[in-house]
Amino acid sequence: MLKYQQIADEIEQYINQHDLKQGDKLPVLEQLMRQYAVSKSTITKALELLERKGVIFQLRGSGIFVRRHNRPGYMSLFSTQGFKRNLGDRVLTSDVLDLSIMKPDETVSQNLGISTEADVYHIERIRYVDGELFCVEESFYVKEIVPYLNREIVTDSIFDYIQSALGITIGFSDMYMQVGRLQEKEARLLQLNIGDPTLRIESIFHLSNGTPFDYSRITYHYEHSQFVIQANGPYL
Amino acid sequence: MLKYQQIADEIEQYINQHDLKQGDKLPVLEQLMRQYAVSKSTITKALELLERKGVIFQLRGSGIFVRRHNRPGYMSLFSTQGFKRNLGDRVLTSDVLDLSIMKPDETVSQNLGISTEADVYHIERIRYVDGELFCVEESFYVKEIVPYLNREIVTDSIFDYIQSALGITIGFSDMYMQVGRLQEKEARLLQLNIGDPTLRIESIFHLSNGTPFDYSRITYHYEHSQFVIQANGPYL
DNA sequence: CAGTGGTCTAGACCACATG
DNA sequence: ATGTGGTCTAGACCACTGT
Repeated sequence: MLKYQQIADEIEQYINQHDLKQGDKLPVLEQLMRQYAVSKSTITKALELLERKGVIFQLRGSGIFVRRHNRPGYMSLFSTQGFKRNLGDRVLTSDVLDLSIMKPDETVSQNLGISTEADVYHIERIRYVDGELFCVEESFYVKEIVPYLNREIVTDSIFDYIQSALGITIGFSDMYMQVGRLQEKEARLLQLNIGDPTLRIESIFHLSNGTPFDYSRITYHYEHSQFVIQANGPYL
Repeated sequence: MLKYQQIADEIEQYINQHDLKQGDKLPVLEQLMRQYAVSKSTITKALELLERKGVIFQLRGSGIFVRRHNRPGYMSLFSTQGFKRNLGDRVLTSDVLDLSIMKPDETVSQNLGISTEADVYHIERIRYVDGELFCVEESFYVKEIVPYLNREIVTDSIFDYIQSALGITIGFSDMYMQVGRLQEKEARLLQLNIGDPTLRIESIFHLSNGTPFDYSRITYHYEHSQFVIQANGPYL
């Protein structure tokens, strides 16, 4: 485990355990350096992670402070998007509707950057948060990269599996978001009505070397999906 | 101007000017160090910015590569959210419906962390992208922090004004997002029908010292609003 | 002006990807 | 095995906040 990650985790844990509030002051840099017996840059790097994650903010000339938004019930947009962070104490479960191998259509092959002759896994799931209908997801995995999947894996976390079992490292993703109306099939699965509003997110996930390996479309239940995004500074 | 920002900007410019594609390789670290005559960490910091911004990705043992998503017409979610980045070549304009000073109601005072007796500016705008109806925005600014606004400022960019004229530095924001149906007033302003789907985002903007100064609610025209979010690694 | 975080350097060593 | 990015250090100096 990297030092700066370790330290970041410990500081975050400390904040949670002591239930610190927005604006509470953390020890100054120099003390953190002594406390963890590392150099300044290592602490800086750890704090930078926490800053990106929305856990703290730093103010030059003043100190390091806790940042915490105050709306329970809002999930981080990214927590349900592969890169699972804190879904907190909420439980994510799935019903698998389909798991099969197929040839991709034009759209899918283009998004994955593969030929329409290559094999892909097709997965369709309904997902629940704390037992509540949350979204339907249709996803396509490049079989050459993810050679094997079964119902058990797919019911659980696919990403956990391909990272731990296959040793694949996920790099980054592009997410495309838009609002629209439910189609017949989606409405049925989400137990809503045709034409009801919905949020749709298409995502393309890439390996750390830039190769796309997963294209997925998520349709959210508009009553049970609200998200928080914590943004930073002008440059993001 | 900070060295690493300068370098980041130049590299980004280079990528755009040469119209590099996803996967194109950039010079290796050592060459960049020589080219810009700075230390390794400075280059690293510059590249880190670009990585966060979704412009490049780095692969240890291999190189630095261009990252570029391939869907024109999708705006970065953050470009319309105060922290303006590249709205690209698209033009953002506004009609001001209201600009007044008032006392905040319970919700607003709570989100801004002020008393219901404190003054706030109330602003209501319709916003257009390339002349197309984009969203309606209602926002509240703490008058003690932003003591003066006029119609001209508000028609243009409020954030530009308070940063350059008032010397205020903006720190971070919490955005709360959900999907719903249009109410009567929103529908009229967006020239849509009551009950049509919409994306709503509430944002709380904080100064760099953590004080909230702006609470705003945006209601998007669902047909003209589609966003891209470029996410990074497991820790984000 | 004292205290605090931010930038930048030079260099040692490590971990990974690729041929 | 080689080349490449990533981690970490120790230290100088800078820039901002708040008293």
